[in-house]
Amino acid sequence: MDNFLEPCISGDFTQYSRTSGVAGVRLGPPLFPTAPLTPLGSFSVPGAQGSLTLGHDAPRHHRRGAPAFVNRAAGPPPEDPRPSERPEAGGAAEEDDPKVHLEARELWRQFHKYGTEMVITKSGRRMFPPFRARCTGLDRRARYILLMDVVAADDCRYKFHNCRWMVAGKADPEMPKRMYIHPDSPATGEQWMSKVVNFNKLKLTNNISDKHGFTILNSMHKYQPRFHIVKANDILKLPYSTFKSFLFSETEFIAVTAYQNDKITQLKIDNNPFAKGFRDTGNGRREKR
Amino acid sequence: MDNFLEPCISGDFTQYSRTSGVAGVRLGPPLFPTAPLTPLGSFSVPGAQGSLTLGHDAPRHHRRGAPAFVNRAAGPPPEDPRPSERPEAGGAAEEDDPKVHLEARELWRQFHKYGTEMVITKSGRRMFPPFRARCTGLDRRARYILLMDVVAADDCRYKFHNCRWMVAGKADPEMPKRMYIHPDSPATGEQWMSKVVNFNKLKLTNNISDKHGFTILNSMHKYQPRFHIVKANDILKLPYSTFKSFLFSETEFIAVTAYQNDKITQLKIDNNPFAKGFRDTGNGRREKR
DNA sequence: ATTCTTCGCACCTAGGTGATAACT
DNA sequence: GCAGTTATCACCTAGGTGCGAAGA
Repeated sequence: MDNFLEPCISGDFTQYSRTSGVAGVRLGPPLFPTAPLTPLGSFSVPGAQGSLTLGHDAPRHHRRGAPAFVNRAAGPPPEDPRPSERPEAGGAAEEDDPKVHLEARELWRQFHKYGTEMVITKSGRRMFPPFRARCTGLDRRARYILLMDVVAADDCRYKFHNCRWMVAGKADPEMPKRMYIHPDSPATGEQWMSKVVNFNKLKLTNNISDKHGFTILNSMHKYQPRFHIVKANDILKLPYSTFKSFLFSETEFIAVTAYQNDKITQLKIDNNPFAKGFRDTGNGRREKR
Repeated sequence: MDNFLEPCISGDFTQYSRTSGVAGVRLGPPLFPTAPLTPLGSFSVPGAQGSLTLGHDAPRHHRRGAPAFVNRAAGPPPEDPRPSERPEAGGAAEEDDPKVHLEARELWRQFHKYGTEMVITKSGRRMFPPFRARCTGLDRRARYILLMDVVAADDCRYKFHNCRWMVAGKADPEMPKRMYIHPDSPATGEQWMSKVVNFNKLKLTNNISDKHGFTILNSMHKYQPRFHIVKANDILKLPYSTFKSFLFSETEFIAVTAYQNDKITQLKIDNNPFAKGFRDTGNGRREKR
């Protein structure tokens, strides 16, 4: 594998996988002029997760009446893995060929058909539909960091004219890109695979001075969300680690400050629980307007 | 320092500090028969945080247009530390003598005066007042894990009789103790010191089968919250690390399933924003009752 | 005039309160 | 009856929606 992106279509999604290149060198464009996959280059540190795993599975289980650390996982703690003894180093290798399944794919497609729009505001706005994914093929014992970012899909500026999106010139300069690290990171493959990974708290903004860590986008530009799986037990190791990246073309969208296409507005109202007040049906006030 | 607790009164609070003992050995009671300070014994790993700190302060700062990882801190990212160059190993040692200041101490004292009660429910209940603390004296560059637990304050069962709390026998057996790890853990000393550390999401329950990781308590028993600072960059290192523990006697409380003392009820209503509906003053419905 | 952005708003979801009555 | 627990409720906080008028 060289230092550049290797796109490979894998049925469900487009996957890019590579090891970081040399620090500061711009890597080949994943989509367009924008950010490389990993923030800093350098050598990767593969399989660094083993040395930190305690031999006793201690922190998650009661042992001799000692306290347990249990609040890291939102749901019920994983079952006790002790019955199946840990293989020694050199034993059977654990699986590590991640696959990702996009949740609510059909809903994403309904939006995509009309051209998905996402509102961006100064105070930050969530995406709808929310980006949710189901992972398989992770090493159950290894620890992973899962992240998302949003990159330019092309170098155009758009306008909505005569009920159509049209190219309206060259893109404005891109904002510094930010990685949204899933708040459960780092966690074991077992933990990630046990539930849907939800990125709904990621927020989009057009405020170039944003101090919350939100993703800063240009209005009337087209974007592509990306999902990354990194085998690493510590955030600090991220820049030196291998990213496995997954792109779903149906999650592409145009950032707007106000919806342009009425069909998109209606899909949002019909499907986002927080917009229930605008529905025609039911108890909403919509009928009176 | 030996393996047992060394209580030392430090003006504001009672501090215990020790290194873990041998695995499985019950340590001297911090308050009563209950849990030792650290879950698993063994050798400690002091100062392990240095080797993981990247030389470039990379993950938090934009370098040559690379993306930054910024969503780990809720507030604004810390200022760029680059101007003050990092001292080489062997240079001036950073401060590491943590002090803790309990927030809303006066409110805690008002409750304590009447005998603080905390409701416990099957579905989990927060504490009020919330446990919040301000830390100083941390090594700004080192990484820490901050935690809380709640331990028995004595071995008595209580009853509320004639408007007084009275001992009503020997304590029931204690539930397995759980450590509540602050969700921002691990984070740098700089990050912890930059804001009040809020443990308001810790929940108390009387459900011995609880699967959420809440703190399980016995009703009509007296408890003491404890706050712990651990210099460690990874949750997995917790069992082998040194705990510095801080106890504030005014945060002691009795767990109840329904309030016993009307004075406590009124203090809760007057001060907890979520109970505003029960206040006599203002827009509340209380006047009509 | 046109296009795009901002702000306050009514209307929701989600969930934290003590009161109350029923239950054990 | 008594003492303690549970479930349900009205009433809040906190914050995510698109709307529509006003602003740039």
